Amino acid sequence: MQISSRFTLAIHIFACIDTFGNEYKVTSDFLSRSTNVNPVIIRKILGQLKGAGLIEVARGTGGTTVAKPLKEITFLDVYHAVECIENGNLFHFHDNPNTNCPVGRNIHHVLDDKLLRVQSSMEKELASITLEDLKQDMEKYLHDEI
Amino acid sequence: MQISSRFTLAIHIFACIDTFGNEYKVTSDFLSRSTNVNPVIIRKILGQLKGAGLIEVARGTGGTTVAKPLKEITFLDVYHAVECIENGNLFHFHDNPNTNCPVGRNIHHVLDDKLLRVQSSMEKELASITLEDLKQDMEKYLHDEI
DNA sequence: CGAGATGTAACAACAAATATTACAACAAAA
DNA sequence: TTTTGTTGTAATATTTGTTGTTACATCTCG
Repeated sequence: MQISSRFTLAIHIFACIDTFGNEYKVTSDFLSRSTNVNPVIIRKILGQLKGAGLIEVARGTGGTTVAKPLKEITFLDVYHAVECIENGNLFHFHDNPNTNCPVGRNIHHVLDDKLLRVQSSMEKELASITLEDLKQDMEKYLHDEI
Repeated sequence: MQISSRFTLAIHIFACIDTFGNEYKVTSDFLSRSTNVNPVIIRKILGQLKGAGLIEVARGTGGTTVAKPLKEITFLDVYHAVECIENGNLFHFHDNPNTNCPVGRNIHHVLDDKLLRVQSSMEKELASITLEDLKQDMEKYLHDEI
């Protein structure tokens, strides 16, 4: 299974706030048009990002702003905000290995630390990328377009 | 979304072949009892592992054996064998960003290499673990049980 | 108040994971 | 050659998660 597109959507949303926040009011409709995704889905993601303290959403009047300096928000923060994963485990373990079988009752002991190593290595890489990096790269591409 | 339990199941299967292969005939029914998973699911996974050249399955008479030395099979090999992921991409990108929007038409340029870095770091860690490591650890636990 | 937003609930459409039943094809042993 | 146990696979069901959509109460500000 792939990681839900909510993650790339969330990053896209931040890119829009960075790029257009000074010029336009960034509403769920605005974001819906840029991403080509239903505004209700956008609002759900905005709710998750707000819940994680990454953005502020103006109720009533509308519009979204970033809640912290961009260099203090990592891809891992965004990932954790929008990817609701059971127990935080990347790997889904089969539920009931047979405890009467020597392998069945030990498979968790043997595997768990290895799976955690893999997950940690991925999360470490996610944590090494910030929204500031994203902004820099996006500005470069936008500048080259002209 | 979590990675399907087919992966931990496949590893469990290898652990059973390692542990019981000399003593018993390792059939899909045998594996079904150890994992507590339906034998048809097991056979489907066995088919994927066979397709990847990692095991051999005896048609008719039944039973499964490993096709290569354990130290030559990595977790990444197993992962690729059983995890059928679109284009091999870990992250699902939203399908149609609006190309009339400057952010929409550049988001792929900006994001793709970052996502690939994350995926590679995970796959590198998966590649660093072999079935031989699994066997060593399993034997240690089995020995300590006595 | 009225206009334009957000927050949410409810429901539908779809896809993937997992379970289950059934059965043809197969290989070896009796 | 028949029997037995097994694999391979199709068909179907159930469940769960994702994404889309409609509707509407609520909010803020002009």
